[in-house]
Order: sequence, then structure tokens, then C-alpha cells
Amino acid sequence: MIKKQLIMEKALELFAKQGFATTTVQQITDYCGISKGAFYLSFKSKDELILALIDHFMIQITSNIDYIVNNIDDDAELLYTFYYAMFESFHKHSDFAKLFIKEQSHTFNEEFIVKMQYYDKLSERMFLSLIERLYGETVNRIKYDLIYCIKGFMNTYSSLFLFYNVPLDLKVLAQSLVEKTNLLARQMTVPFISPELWQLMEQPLLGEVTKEQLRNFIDQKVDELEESVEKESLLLLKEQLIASTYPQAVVRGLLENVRNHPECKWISYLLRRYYQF
Amino acid sequence: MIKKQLIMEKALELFAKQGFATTTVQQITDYCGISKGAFYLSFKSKDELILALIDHFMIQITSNIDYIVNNIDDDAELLYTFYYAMFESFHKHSDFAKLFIKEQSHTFNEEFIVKMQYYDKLSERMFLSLIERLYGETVNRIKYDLIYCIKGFMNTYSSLFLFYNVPLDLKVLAQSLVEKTNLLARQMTVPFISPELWQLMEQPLLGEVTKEQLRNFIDQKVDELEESVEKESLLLLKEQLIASTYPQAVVRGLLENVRNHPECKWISYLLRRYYQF
DNA sequence: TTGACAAATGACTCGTTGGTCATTATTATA
DNA sequence: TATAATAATGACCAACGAGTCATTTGTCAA
Repeated sequence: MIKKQLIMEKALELFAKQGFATTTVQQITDYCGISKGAFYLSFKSKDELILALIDHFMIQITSNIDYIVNNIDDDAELLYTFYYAMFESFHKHSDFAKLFIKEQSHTFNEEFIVKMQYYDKLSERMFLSLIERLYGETVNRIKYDLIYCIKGFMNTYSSLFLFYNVPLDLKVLAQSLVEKTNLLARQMTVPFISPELWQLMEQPLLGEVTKEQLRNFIDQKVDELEESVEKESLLLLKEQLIASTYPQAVVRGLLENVRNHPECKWISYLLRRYYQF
Repeated sequence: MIKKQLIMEKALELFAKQGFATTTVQQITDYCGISKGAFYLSFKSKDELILALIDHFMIQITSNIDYIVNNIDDDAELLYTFYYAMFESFHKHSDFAKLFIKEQSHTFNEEFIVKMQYYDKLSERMFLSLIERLYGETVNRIKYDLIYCIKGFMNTYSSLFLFYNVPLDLKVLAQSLVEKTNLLARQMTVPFISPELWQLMEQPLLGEVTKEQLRNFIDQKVDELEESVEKESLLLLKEQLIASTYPQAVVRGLLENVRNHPECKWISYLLRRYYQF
């Protein structure tokens, strides 16, 4: 388990620097100070490694942002905090962000493409719910364009500080993007992306998670965990899924217990969405 | 010469579909109906091929846009026409656009990176001169942010129609982006990219072409060309570089002769910049 | 100390692919 | 037609790198 983490860390460094295809398994294992065979004890293949990396960090980032956004009551702060948290994440995990941007369009591995599309749609959804909450009905006609503008901002501004070594003033960046977004949201009148166009692009729909899937996820995680508050909380949350016995406050508390454990972020995110907290 | 073109066309198709790394030389030659050896009569390596493709199309697109923008007098139309021409180019050369987006970050080949940075800076320059012409002094503090917004728009909106098979209404798209750009240009007050930050990122400066370089370019092109008006015009333009004997009108005329020949677009673009037409 | 089990090693296999070159086909010239 | 020059071919080579597996090393309970 520790070995796996070591490989992921070291590999990420190399991938960010050289790209996935040009980094050999040998390089990774040399850099880790382990043998090539040891690599294949932790990962079935080189592809599985990058898939694991993507999941690991996207889960971390997505669920973190989602939590932050859902715990801000004041709409005036919302957008600012969102941008701030987003770029803070990219900055903190800059190696991952580089990898993610560089490898955005690996055409070969089917599973990889599906995964990327999944997270792309996921973030679009996040943007959309943010927009709807902030501007409500008034932006109905232009909301899909807003999503794309936000995506554009994220893209260009993040590659700016990722690939040039420039100092990064997160506060100004967030402020600046808040202003841009507000200007567009409040005054744009000519949308390009109509609801129909949007639907055309929604083809590979983002499925909802079922109760059974959630239970499986929890079972899996529980096996990997040591005895701890997190593990106990997860087990209780599983009980709750089967037969809801606890009041909402308890469920929220249990989720809070679990939220900060890096291994549980994804599950806690899914559960929060499931319970619509 | 014809063979080279055939290879470029067919290879572009395959690259757009499968990516550069996963397309083998064998696949390319099979698709062209020629032998593997024949490939290496036209290109020294597989890398040289992609470099040639990038140059070929970027020159085409860049010089075309530049020409259009420089031949519009009415500022009211300018931005619209710019966006329209830009996306029309991407649409027309969609295979190239796909390749370009997909391979934006090949870390391995040094020459490739330099080339991409060069064209990136080139387009930034184009955006900047457009912005300065349209909005003048008033946008001085926010002009670099405007560049990045435009880059962001180009990026997200083009991948939208490149990778999803959706119908494309160029007019609405251009209109929509014009509105967005105008809104931002006229009301943005919080820039993120300060002049100093901009300078930090300008490190690999875009060199000016010298008279000698231009003469070399022309000599090279002249050798490749059949007897034609274009060839004669180029020779005269070379004379003019050495000892300027003709009035401006003549030079302009000569450039006009050369402009539409696909092989001469780049030179005509460089000359126009040199003479500041 | 021993022996059973698990973890780790790295030499090796094997498929792939960019690039070469001796040979053959084609065209131009005398 | 003969000869030279040029174009084209595809079998072959060498390098590389993902993944395997027989063997060694380490661990721990009896």
C-alpha cells in the first residue's frame, strides 16, 4: 500500500516533466529505488498507473471544491471562493495539473478517454449548478455559454502559471475572474450554445450512483482501512444506507468524520450528493 | 514534390484520428499506396513530417487572418470578421486543428516545442494589435487579460465543434464572441496579467526577421517554383530588398501577385510585416 | 534454527517501429 | 537500342520498452 503511493508520487513527477508516453517503467522504478518487478506487484500495467493517478487527484480536487462551494452561504463570496479554491488546488497539485493538461487527449486507451470525459462532464455540472445558484433564472438563455467561458478561463489562466515560472497572486486572480464572470453573466445577450446544442453534446450521460454501488464502494474502502474513526463512521454510514435509522444531523456528523481522510474523499462526495447535502 | 503533398495529406488524416505517436510510418505509407522507403525520400524523419505540417498550416492560417484583418477599414466589422475567419479556418482545416490541439504538448522534440511557442506568441501578437486598434489607450491596463480571454474562447469553442459532431453556425458564434469580448474590453477593471507579468512570460522573444533572412527565404522558394508570375514577382521583390528602386505601389502590387499562391503565403506575410503594410 | 510463505529482483522475451540499403523498376538521354 | 541516372521497393536491422518469471532475499511463527 505504501509502495503504491511511492510509485504514484515519483511517477507523477516524471510524467509532469516528460509526459506519460516518454517515461519508461524502468525510469519510474529507478527513481523509486525499486525493481521493475516490484512495479507490477502494485500495478497491473503502466496504463493502470495513470488511471489511478487521474482518479486519485480528480477525486481529491473535485470533492474538495464541491465541499467548499456547498458550505458557503453568502452568495457574494461564492464565486470568489470557488475560483480561489480551484486555482489553489491546481497550484498545490501542480504536477498533476501539468500531467492532466498535457495528456488531455490520449487517443489510444479507451478507458482513459472515458475517464477524462467523465471528469469533464462532472466539472461542467459543478459550474452549472454554481451559475444557477448565483444568477438564477435570468441567465437561462446564456448559461451554457457561461460554462464554456469559465472553462476557457480555467484553461488559459492555469496553463499560464503552470508552464511559466511566474509568481501567483491567487487573490487577484480570483477577483479578476469573478469580475469577468459577473460581467458576462449579467450582460451577455447572444448565446452560441443553445439548449439543443448542449443536449447534443451530453450523449455520454453522467449516470447517477445507486444505493448498491455506494454500498460496494464503502465495503471496498472499509477493507483497505485500519481501525479508526473513519472506518467506524463508514460502517455506520453503510448501515444508514440499508436502513435509515439516524437523524440527518448524525449522518452529517459521520460524513464530517470521514471528509478529511484522503482515502474517503470520493465516497464522502458521493454520499453528500446522494443525500443532497 | 507531389509525393510530399500526398504524404502530408494522408498523414494529417491519420494523425487527426489516432494522434502522432500512435500512427506508424508503415500505416502512412500503406494509406498513401507507396513504400516505406519512398517516405524517406520526401522526409528525413517522422518528426520532420509533423514539423512540416505545422508550418504549412500555421502559415496558411496566420497569414490569411493577418491579411483579412489588415484589409478591413471599418472597426465595427473588424472583430466579427476576425472571429469568423479564425473559426472558418479551423473548420476548413479541421484535421489540422485536431492535430494541433491534440499534440499541443509533446515534450520530447525540442524543435517542436520551439515551433509551437513561436506560433503561440505570433497569435498573441495578432490578438494584441487587434485589441489596441479596436479599443486604443483605454484598455491599456487590461489588454493582456483580454488576450488571454480571447485565447480561452478560441480554445474551448473550437474544441467544442471539433470533437463533438455538431452543426456549426459561424455567424452566431462570431457574434457571440464579439459581444463577450466587447463586454470585457469595455468594463473590465481588475486585470490579473500586469505588464511585468507579461514581460516575464515573453522570455523567448519573437525575433524580427532581418533583410538577409528574407532574401534567403526568397531564394529558397524561388528554387522550388516553376516559371510563373509568382516567381518573377519574388525575384523582383528580392531586388527591391537589396536596392529599393520601386515605389510603394509597385511593391504592394508585387506582393498581391504572390499572396494567393499557397507556397508563398509565408513570405508574403513576412514581407508585409517587414514593410509594415 | 528451521522451514514455509511472501516480497522483491532483474535478466530475459517478445512485439513494435523508425530508419536503412541493396536491389529492382522507370525514365531520360545519347 | 544501350546506357546512365533517378525513383521506388520492401526485407532487414537495431533499439527500445512493456511485461514475465525463475530465482533470491526477507520475515516470522513454531
